[in-house]
Amino acid sequence: MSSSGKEKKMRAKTRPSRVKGDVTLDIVARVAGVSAITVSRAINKPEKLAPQTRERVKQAIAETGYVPNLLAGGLASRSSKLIAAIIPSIANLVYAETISLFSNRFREAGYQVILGDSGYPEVLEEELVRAILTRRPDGILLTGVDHSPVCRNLLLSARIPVVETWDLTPTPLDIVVGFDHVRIGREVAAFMIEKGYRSAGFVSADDARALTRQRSTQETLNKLGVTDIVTASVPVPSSMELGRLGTRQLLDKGFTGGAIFCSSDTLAQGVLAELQSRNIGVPGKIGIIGFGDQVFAAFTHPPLTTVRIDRKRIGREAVDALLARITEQPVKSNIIDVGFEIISRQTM
Amino acid sequence: MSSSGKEKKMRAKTRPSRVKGDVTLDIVARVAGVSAITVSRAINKPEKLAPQTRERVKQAIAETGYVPNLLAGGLASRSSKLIAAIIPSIANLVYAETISLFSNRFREAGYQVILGDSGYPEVLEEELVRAILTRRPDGILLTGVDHSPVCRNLLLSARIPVVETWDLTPTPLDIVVGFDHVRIGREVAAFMIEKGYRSAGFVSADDARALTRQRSTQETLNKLGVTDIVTASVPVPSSMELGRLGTRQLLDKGFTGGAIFCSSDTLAQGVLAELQSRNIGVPGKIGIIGFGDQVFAAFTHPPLTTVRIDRKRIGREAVDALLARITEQPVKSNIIDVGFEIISRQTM
DNA sequence: TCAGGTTATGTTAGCGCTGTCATAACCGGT
DNA sequence: ACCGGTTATGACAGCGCTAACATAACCTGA
Repeated sequence: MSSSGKEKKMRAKTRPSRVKGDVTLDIVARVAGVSAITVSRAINKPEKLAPQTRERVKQAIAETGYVPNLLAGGLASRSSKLIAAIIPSIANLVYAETISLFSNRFREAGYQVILGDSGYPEVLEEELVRAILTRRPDGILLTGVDHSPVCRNLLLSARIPVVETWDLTPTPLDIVVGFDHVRIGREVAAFMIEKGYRSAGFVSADDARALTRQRSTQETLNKLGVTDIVTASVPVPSSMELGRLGTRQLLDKGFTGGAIFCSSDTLAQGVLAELQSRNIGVPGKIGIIGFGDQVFAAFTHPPLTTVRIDRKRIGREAVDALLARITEQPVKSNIIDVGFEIISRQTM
Repeated sequence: MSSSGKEKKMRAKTRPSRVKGDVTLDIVARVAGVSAITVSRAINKPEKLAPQTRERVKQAIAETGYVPNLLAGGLASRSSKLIAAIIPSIANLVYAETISLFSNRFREAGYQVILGDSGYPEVLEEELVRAILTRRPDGILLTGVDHSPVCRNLLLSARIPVVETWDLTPTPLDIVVGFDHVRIGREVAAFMIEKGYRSAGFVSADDARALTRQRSTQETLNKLGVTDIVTASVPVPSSMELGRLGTRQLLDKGFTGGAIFCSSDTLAQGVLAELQSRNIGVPGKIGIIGFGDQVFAAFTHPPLTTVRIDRKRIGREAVDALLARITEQPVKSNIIDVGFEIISRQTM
């Protein structure tokens, strides 16, 4: 069958709207000989159409090269199919891995992820959140649990599911998926002692969570009688360069031996390079433990001892939780601890 | 002439639409005692309002906690203020750096960037492009210059500015910002010779552009009389692990000395680690040259000789070109070669 | 004084979709 | 024949904005 009832009742008001050659639903509908809503259904709920109709519409879509307009669709349906993710920095692989999984999973579920790169200072976060809410995302992922009051408010009144990640809190905005930085500090301290170190150094990025770990390690160390501690603080974002710089600071401050806890594997890699360039063998007098267990950690020379975080799991759990909220299914728990694990390789 | 819409069926149906507590323009307008369009202007073209009115509206906005809806705004204005960027992988720092600058600049210009991570195979690119066009971006950045015909078509009929990056072509879809992989190959070959190497190895990721560089280096080397060449190919994404693996392949294939050209600095870092773990000094019998001059390249031990690409410039030029197109200003050139530079450090 | 400009603000009509009915066509079972 | 229940499709009224024009208020100079 071909175009049967063509022009039934075209509206007489031909407005000059076809300035842009954009193909719209109406055009596809006309080509397929159905109504606009039927085309809409062919795309969004194909199971509601008769197979025959569905086919006809699909063909019309292909023929016309129709690309749906989700601005319009989102406006009408009050669902943008957009998920926002706010991370401190795109240029930090640690987050990239989580986000990569996060995006892919959401893509499979029919959502797109829009990334916001907040830089580390929280001030920006607020601005970013505001800008992003403008797109009416169906859900949002945040990094960290510290947000300005204005930011919290913004998020709350947006009435969308929120996942906070990379940290834990008893009072999440909605859902939190992370791990316990204080506990990490304690276990790292114990690990250092266990490995026989009696003095310690820290090379930490100026980042709230890194500092929490450092403080906790330090306190535990103190409790265990280790007080010979030297610290170096470097700005974000972490890099090998800053790792080397931090090492020099440590050395300048009189650090001669002990365990160095770095707030990221990248920093640790820099520490390693700096020590090697000074012919200081690792491990030995100096041991290094990184943080993150990034992809390269097992392949440095020597392989890096570090704290493994299951970053993919963070991504996975965040997706699941968000999706559950969006579809109004119950979430098992709104506080998800993905834990951590000290991976003992050769630098400590 | 106007006021033709006579049949205003406006029946006294009080719209129960305020189900969602969303603040809209109208509400702000009412609070400020102005019309909706005035609020719109206060946000988008404040210079068109009397300072006094502007203030009043701003206050009403703050009072009500209004967050504009860009789905609606974009639909009405046919401008989403969205820019799409498609890169092979978020989890690859090489691209992240360009994108980071790209996003930040666009943010300053009032745009948001939506990232698409295509994975390397082109098939996905098409799907991704389609999905992204659905959001009606005002511009799009692509990585590479090879696109399927369908994809090209999609892009072309979207009638939006397109920048292709990381490569050069005489026939860009619209604008291209990149560098010449063939020329890099030639210069790297010359550099190897100049450094005294008479045999070569390649550790290359299975990526079109990397392979182009390798081929060009190889051909040039051949022309210059160097035929003792061994190659190792590794999958994407590059990692230290694959660098080590590639090195082992090279060694297994009988590579005993010469210059190794790696398709990325990350790979080079792996090569370095593998050689160090075998106590093979670098440079010396074996030299290494990487690609990219990533942040860590200057800080490995020993510092890595590599090919520097001005990634930030790619980002900058891409933004400028896109912005020029969007505002319908002339672009200086639609083919922008950002060049490259061999950075001689200590591994070759 | 007034035509003619220049702001500052408002009115109207959509942008391209989808939610929500309404309608139509068909299905048995009685 | 009737009924109620499905299933498939359509009509219509917005979603929350902004472009484009209309209007009002206020200049300016001859």
